[in-house]
Amino acid sequence: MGRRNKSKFAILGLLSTEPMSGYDIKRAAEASIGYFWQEGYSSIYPNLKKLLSEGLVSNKVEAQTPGPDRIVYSLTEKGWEELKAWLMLEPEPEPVRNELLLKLFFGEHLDAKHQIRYLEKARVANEIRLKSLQSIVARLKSELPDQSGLPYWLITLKFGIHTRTALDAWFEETINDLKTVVKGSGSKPFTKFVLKAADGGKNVE
Amino acid sequence: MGRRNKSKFAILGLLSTEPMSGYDIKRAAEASIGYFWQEGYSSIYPNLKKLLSEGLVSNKVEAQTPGPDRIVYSLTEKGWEELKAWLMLEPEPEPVRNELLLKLFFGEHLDAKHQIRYLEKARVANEIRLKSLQSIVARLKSELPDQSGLPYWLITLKFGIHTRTALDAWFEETINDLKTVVKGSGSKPFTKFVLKAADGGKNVE
DNA sequence: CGATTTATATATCAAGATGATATAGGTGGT
DNA sequence: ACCACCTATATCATCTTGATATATAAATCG
Repeated sequence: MGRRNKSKFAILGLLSTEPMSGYDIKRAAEASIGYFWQEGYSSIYPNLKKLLSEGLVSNKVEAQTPGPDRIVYSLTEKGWEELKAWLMLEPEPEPVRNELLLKLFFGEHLDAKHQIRYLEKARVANEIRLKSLQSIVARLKSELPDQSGLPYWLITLKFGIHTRTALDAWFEETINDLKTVVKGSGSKPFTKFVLKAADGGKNVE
Repeated sequence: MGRRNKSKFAILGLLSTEPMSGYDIKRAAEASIGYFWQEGYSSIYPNLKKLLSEGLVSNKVEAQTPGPDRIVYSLTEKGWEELKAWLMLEPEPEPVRNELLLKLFFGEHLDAKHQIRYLEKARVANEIRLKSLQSIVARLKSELPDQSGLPYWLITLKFGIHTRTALDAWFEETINDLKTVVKGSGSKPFTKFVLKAADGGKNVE
């Protein structure tokens, strides 16, 4: 089997804040959980139908005076139960894939110019995100000081601020390192080194 | 279309270090790039066949005196070119999905006991990884000081050390926060707040 | 006023990624 | 003989996702 459908619960979670259409869900996801969770239309619309058939959401068509019809979904009682039950399940660590690191790992076959360009571009994107997170924290605290969800929103925002600040330091350090790389003459692969390590090839989880 | 096949290049990269079987590739991936890139058998074996049909790798069967036959794959000249061409393509930012953060974001519907348990478990795993990275750095520097790949291996290891150190601070801060959460009385959703922001709903980046 | 662009809104597809599972030979212990 | 474990290859069903299609209506522009 594949893995369990987590998009389903992200959508349930977003609908728990207020009734929304698929289009709304996409925009709300980008604006709220977008820093650590992405959902596209291709997962939202099929999942809304699935959730409907499972009785976890209900829908009704809203005709708009300006613009096309909207199909607005709301959590049912059963949907709330499902959401709360999911919250009580131990979260699994998500697999990470970082193409930048993969390219740097095989960096002996790529010139420093390319490497530094990749890093500088990623660094700028990281700084923009970091500033955005910081400004959202400031605005939340001043504009929505008394909302029951605030402590939890701040926790996830701080996660981004902590890790992205550390990332920025790594970018600076790494760019400097790459400007003065002196290559060794050996050609032993890293893989063999680690596999033959003291733990007998087994790595710590 | 889906996205371009990146497993293919991870496998090419690993094979560039030395000829390996599918089983070797899995173990080598875990031991070397496993901290930022995962490959399972379900992607390795089909991709090896694909790479073979594309002429990017060659293979030969090795009978083992103890144990079953091995199919050992090597990079061809064409495979080397493909790998180097890929290294020169700008890496795309990978989408991040963090189930722990998703559950904390909707944390007002979950008791603090569960939340703290999740965080403490994740923190322990993070600390183990961090220590493992630090010891690998130390061992690499002392045991393989003159390898041409060393600067690049260290770069990726330092990435993990930087971000996981920051993560550890966030865990401590967050666990302390959750022990003294005072919930507000309001119930405005975060989503609406951000969507109505000055940038008109568009987020940076 | 007609043309193009932009925003709203729903939907589907092909390709890629992945946890689970199947199969099988060999080794070592009890 | 049986069980547990390691090596080794392979496939499936499900989930995930970038790209694309379709349609309405508002906004921009020459």
